[in-house]
Amino acid sequence: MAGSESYARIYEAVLRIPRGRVATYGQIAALAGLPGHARQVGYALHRTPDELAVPWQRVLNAKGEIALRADPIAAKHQRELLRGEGVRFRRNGTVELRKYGWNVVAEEEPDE
DNA sequence: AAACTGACTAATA
DNA sequence: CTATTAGCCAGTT
Repeated sequence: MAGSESYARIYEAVLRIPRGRVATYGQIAALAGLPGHARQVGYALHRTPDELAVPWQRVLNAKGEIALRADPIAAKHQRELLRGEGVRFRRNGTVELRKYGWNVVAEEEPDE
């Protein structure tokens, strides 16, 4: 498989997400240096190698819900993982991005 | 090589 | 809140 640099950037961005926090695809895309390529982020995560141990579960869509469509099992697993990290889900299966959304500016070091 | 598909987002109504 | 439209790009067929 081709070693796309974009993929590596996406993985790094996801790895930057602090525990107990969630990020949207658009955020990851922008953080990875690919603004507007949210779709590609999802594709990259789908192809994420297990060796990298990327916390893809912390990546949600803009609505704050599990993005997975054709994989309800994995989605359930993801929900459990997030719950274990302290993320509370609403009854409709969405997360309050207003509260759990990863504020990059606040968490990141002032340097760089 | 053209068309189709997909872990998406944002704007508008 | 939902529905619709348009944009985006890599992987499959």
